[in-house]
Amino acid sequence: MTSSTARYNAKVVEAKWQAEWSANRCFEAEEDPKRPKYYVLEMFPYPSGRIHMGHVRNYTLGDVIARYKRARGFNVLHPMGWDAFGLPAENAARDQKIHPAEWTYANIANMKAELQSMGLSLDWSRELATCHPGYYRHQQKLFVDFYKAGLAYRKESWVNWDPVDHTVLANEQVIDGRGWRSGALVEKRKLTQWFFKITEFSDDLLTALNGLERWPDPVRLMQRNWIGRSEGLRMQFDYVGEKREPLEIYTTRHDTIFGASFMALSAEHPAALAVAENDPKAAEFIAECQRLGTSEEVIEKTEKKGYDTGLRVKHPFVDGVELPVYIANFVLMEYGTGAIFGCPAHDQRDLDFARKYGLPVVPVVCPKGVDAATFEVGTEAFTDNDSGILINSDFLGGMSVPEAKAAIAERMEKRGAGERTINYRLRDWGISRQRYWGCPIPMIHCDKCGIVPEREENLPVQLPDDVEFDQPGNPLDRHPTWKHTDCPECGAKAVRETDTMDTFVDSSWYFARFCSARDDDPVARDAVDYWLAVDQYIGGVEHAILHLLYSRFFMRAMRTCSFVGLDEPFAGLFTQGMVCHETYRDQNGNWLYPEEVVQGDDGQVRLASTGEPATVGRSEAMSKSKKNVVDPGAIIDKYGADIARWFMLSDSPPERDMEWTDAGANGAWRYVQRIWRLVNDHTPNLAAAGSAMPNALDGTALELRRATHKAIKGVGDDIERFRFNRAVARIHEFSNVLGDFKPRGDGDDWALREALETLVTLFGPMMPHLGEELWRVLGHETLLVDRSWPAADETLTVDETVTIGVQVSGKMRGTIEMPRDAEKADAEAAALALDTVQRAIGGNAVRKVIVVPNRIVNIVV
RNA sequence: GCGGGCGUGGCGGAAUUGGUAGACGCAAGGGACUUAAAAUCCCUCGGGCGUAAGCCCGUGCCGGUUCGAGUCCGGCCGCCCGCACCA
Repeated sequence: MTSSTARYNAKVVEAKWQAEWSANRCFEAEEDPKRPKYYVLEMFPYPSGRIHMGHVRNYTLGDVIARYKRARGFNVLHPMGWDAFGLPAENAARDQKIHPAEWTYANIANMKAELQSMGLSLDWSRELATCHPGYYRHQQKLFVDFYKAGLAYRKESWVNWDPVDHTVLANEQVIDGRGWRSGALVEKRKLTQWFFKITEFSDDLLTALNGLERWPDPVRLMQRNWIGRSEGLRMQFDYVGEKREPLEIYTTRHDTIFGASFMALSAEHPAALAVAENDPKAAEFIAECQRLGTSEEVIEKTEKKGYDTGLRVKHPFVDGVELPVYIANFVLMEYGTGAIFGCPAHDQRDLDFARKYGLPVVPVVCPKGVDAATFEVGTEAFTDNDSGILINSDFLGGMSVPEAKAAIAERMEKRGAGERTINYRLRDWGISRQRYWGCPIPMIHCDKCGIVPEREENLPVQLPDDVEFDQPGNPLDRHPTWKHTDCPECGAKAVRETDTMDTFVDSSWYFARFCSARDDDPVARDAVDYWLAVDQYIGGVEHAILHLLYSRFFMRAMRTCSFVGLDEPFAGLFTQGMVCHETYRDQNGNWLYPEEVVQGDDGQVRLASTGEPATVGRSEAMSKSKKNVVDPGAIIDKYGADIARWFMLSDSPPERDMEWTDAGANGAWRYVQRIWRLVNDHTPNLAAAGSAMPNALDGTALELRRATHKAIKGVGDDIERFRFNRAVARIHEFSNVLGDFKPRGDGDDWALREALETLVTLFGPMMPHLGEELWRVLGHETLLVDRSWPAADETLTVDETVTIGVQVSGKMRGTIEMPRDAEKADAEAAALALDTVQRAIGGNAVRKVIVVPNRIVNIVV
């Protein structure tokens, strides 16, 4: 096909349609109870300054869904905002002497322009930034209400202290013993902190996961493990000869009580601290334990160590047996009661410990099929509690593990010295941060009244503008006047809380704020009732636990305080893969940017500047440190947004990591030009728009219509199932058919118009600018975004003839063409008539013939 | 250590969920057009044998179920991710 049509100019065309959509307010959503709603949300970005390819992928995926659902007749809400509080702004303030707000808002302006150049169908009228008083004011109101409802509280606790960032970190923010942002080794400190009572909902957060059917299973599993429910027993042990409160432990293996040979206390356990008061050696051991880090390497290498306190407790079921009480470095204060009983034969840690200190190792559960009389535990504990029979255990003898657990629990409960307990790994969410650039916690410390919430009419408690960042620590605390105020209760001089909230708080309810982004209350009830839950949430797996769990907690807390009427914020969740790129290094091992290298004809990669050879490394997630980043702005500038979007959707399934390549982007560009020529070249052959379908199309027209309607069905199904790469492939196939199409017979012009309009509509959600432009080329005055998704004619999506594979004894020997749903006997006869089949049978007797209609014929000899 | 996922051409990946393995794209090679290049168009493209028709092999490895296995089951190997002294 030759063409005189000028090349498609993405730059001019894209700006034009973006302006058009904006002028027509195409994407501004309004509640309309008469229409079904669809809330599409991508995780909002941190305004770092520039968008990266991960954003492009994220927002492209969301935009395809939003535009598709819109075409399907849904009232779509698709908003965007900024997760705008956080440490980088303070670092910038310190390094560049610029106020965090100024830095943040400049970044927002820049990134907004970049996002707008992508042609996303976003409702910008609902834009919000979490650092704006108009947002955090409402967050403070939520905090006060949570406080009044008992869901926010203050307590002294051991915290993870980041010595570089000078702030407290939640457990979730400590990765391998290091701060998630600074990477510094985390220390333990005791501080008074604000907490959200997420454990109030432990059980509900766990069980409700079962109802989240449109969440990926791995994410649900991660949350399940994070919440970490276990069923066990709290048991009390009486001390020997001491007038102390009994020692309470938590265990899930009470069936092994007859194998107990010691007790172990956490170094932070009150009983351990009590011993240390009169025992310098104990105090020294405790201090040693607290110096220990919590990183993986440390835990791995650290020997199980203990200190014998000299205390003894009585075995609850064996008179005269006394168990030594140790302080041990492997017992956690935060889990259970901070004390355990050790059964070395059936717990690896206990076994290591017992071997070190020469404590008895008595097996009490015998594996099935092993002789109980000779069963011994060597260096490996027997921990399988599904199989196994109790031995050496008095009244438990011969029981299974569950039976033994029940028996022990019953006796301990009857005695009043035990209680069946459900325990969770999940701990309350510590939200205090000693930072400036965060939402101030709206509480006031009064000498007379204690801790008092700021009055609602005084909200927001606004951040002061005049702050310095030249020394570590919290600028709010150092500020000369800010924290001094009057007590809302008694009016006396009082002091503000100077901690600000963890930025995860900001992102735990923004999706609700979007429903009524300009309302005077945190949320307008009718708006959230209409729009929530988010129908489709899209973002990276890195938020699989924290952000999503906190948001789920927030919905429950907001429900408790009557802000919303539902528990689960996100009905559907999709976690996308990362965008990767090859990595390059020079001969000294320094990372190189992609644009610093060139590939020669010999395949060798060299430095563009000096010609010095470079090495190509594996494809990895784009990161500044490895310099394998490609700037979306440059791509959009060179090729246009549609090409970036199209390539993002092609080839790789969205949940998997994808590799960005120049060749791939080029391929997308060529495809866009091809479509452009295709539509322009065919346009003169079209029937007039709006003309009625001629009767009884056949021949080439019918074939084209079949391709058209198969494409409609296939692409729609694929988009619904998030199989965008498959949808792209189908559009390619369809446009290949159109490229080969030569109008000849009656009605071809009509079928061609249908096909071209369909093509444009199908890729419209993916390449919206090209779509609008070609829609205009096809003679329409309307906007493509206002066009409904076409309906597939089911009678055209199935072929009249099918190609059926023919096997002889399971080996492919040929194919036959048959009418759809042909009789089995006909298919069998046609199969047997094939030369290749006869040769393969080779005179052997046919034992049976399996015919699966429209699929396969298998002749078994 | 515990939990989860993945393994298909040179590459990204398809495969109607047990029924013609390799759709679609990228890369590569050959050809046409051109003074030339770009662009475009046509052809080839899992491996082996064969002039050919065709035959054999092939979805990480070994085994099993089945008329039939990339898909299901068992056991290995390799890579990736999450959690981690949780009693």
